[in-house]
Amino acid sequence: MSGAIKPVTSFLIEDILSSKDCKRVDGKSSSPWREKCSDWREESEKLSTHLYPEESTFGMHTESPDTSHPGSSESSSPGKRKRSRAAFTHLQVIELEKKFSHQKYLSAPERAHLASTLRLTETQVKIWFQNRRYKTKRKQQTAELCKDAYKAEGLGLREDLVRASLLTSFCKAYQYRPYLWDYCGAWGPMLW
DNA sequence: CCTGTCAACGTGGAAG
DNA sequence: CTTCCACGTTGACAGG
Repeated sequence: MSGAIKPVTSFLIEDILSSKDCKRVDGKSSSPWREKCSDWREESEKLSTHLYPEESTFGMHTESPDTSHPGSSESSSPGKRKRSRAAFTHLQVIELEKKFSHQKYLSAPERAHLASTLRLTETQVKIWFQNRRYKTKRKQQTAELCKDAYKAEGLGLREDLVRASLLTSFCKAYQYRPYLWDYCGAWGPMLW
């Protein structure tokens, strides 16, 4: 990635804490969850000095242009809250990738351990692995399709027909196009 | 603006 | 019932 990766910020936790329906990822409200939120906020702040002393922005509200996050003005739009998206630090991503490279699935204890060493929540680790698996799968599928395209070309099939059928496949497989360009090579510009 | 990326979220199904 | 998963979508954000 080209942009500077910003760390997970505590406003995220604040956001959850202040949310009226403090929900878990699986949709259930619970007070233990709320308690955990406080723990995570504390941990985030500890981590800021522990792991990333050079990143003075950690745990601060620098990232969000959303000036209406909790603390500043709760009242602005009671119905819809802005969703905040954490950006994991370079180090966190590296460690997650490292783990993923030799383990696609984590057991609960493993997840808990990884989460605590990276100072992330277990949910964040879980979601990261889910997303990562899905991303890998999509990449593979795209790669397959592109391979087929080259094969078809090698067989002397009419280029426009191949392109048309490929386009249909792509459109079926993806409603949007991330990761496509990585693997389409010369076909990319032709297809799109 | 537009587009790509990605964490977070929603849904539905399987397993225990 | 709970937890986890795959899959698809949403929304914040950054860069062109």
